[in-house]
Amino acid sequence: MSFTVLSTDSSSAARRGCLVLPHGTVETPIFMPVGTQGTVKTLHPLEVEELGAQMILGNTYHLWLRPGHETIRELGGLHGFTTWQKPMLTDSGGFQVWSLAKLRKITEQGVNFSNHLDGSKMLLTPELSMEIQGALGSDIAMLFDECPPYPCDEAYAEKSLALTSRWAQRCKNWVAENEPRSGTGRQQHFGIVQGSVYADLRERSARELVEIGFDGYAIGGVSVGEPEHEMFRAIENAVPFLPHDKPRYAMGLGTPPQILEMIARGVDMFDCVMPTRIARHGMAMTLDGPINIKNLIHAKDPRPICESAHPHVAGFSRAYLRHLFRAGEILGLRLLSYHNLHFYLRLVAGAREAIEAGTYSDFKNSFIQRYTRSTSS
RNA sequence: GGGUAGAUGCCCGAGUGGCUAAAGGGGGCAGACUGUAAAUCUGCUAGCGUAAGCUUACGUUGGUUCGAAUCCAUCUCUACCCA
Repeated sequence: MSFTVLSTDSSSAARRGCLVLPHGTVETPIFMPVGTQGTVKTLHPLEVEELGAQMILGNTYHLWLRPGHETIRELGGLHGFTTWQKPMLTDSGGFQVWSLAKLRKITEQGVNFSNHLDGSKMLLTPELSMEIQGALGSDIAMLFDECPPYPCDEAYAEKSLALTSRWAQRCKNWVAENEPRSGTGRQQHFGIVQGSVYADLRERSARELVEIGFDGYAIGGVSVGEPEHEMFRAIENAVPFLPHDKPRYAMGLGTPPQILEMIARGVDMFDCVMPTRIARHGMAMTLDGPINIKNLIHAKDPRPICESAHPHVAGFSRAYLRHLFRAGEILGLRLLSYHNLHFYLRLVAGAREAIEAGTYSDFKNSFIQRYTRSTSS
């Protein structure tokens, strides 16, 4: 049993756990920075580690197209290739089926893509996704799913869910035959619950995946443009049907308050491009909510970005950070990426401590109250 | 002294009789971003007004015309060339 629930919160479904993986043990709840192309954009792997990241993501679709999974396999897998030595999770490419929708066609066999780099036609199947992820050697490989769009009618959601379940079984079969490794250990595999906004479909999807049996379960089909209350409902509709002793992963989420809300609903794992993407666009997270560092009001502001900023960033004034962005200097992108990841990772570390201390609800409520009250000035 | 080219909104620059408050950049001011086709994308950027609209605007002054950034004359300035 690689996942252990260490303690649970008395006033919510939040839980504190640890997950043993081939490249190390991670503490949950966990936030995983996204490194789609084998890099957390702008940051050195040692910086990502220094920030306290325990596990990062890579992406099957992108790495398959470039540089190619065989190349990465020859160069020591994703760990050897990138030098990141802690656990790594790879997404299956299922999400790209959704986000590159104009370029693809879904069939029972898999997904026909016209890839976004040179337009050439490619076929990604459940088996191929597993094979690629096996070559990448990630600690956790996600099953190849179909992520339906939002909105999505019930008939389509049902059809899509059924396809995802059939694909899940094919992934499972491939894994049983090929026994992919991560480093010296066994690669883990997580199923992905779909079902859009329909409670009965979420339940069915969860039950079908649990029936097949995986190392952990993700909730997908969220963060695809649905309103926030639908996102929470999707989580609430799936969690009760997932095993207590397996990790639960909400894919692609979320804002800081959303993450705390989902921890309270029993989710253990998160990933989101938000901290790094918006950082490159000039947004910085603060305890009083996000601020746009490019805005005029920071032009002469001598204060640090946030009172909780990492020492490597806290020495810079808001005025200087604004200057870096206006001047198009790379350091600005780096500093805010560093800062926002620090903010997220500290937030989730704080959640872990609060769960252990039995004060999670207070922790969550006071954070959210301040964060959403107003924009820092 | 003579000749040629030119002067457009914060900047660069297109426009050469009505569809022009004036293309396109840049700059500026905001907004968006949730399993990353994203150092990206969107909006606004003469003044007044919620708006219809009104008022100023394409170097100066005057003219032609129903109508001028666009045509004519004048002057001013700039660049280059010839003495």
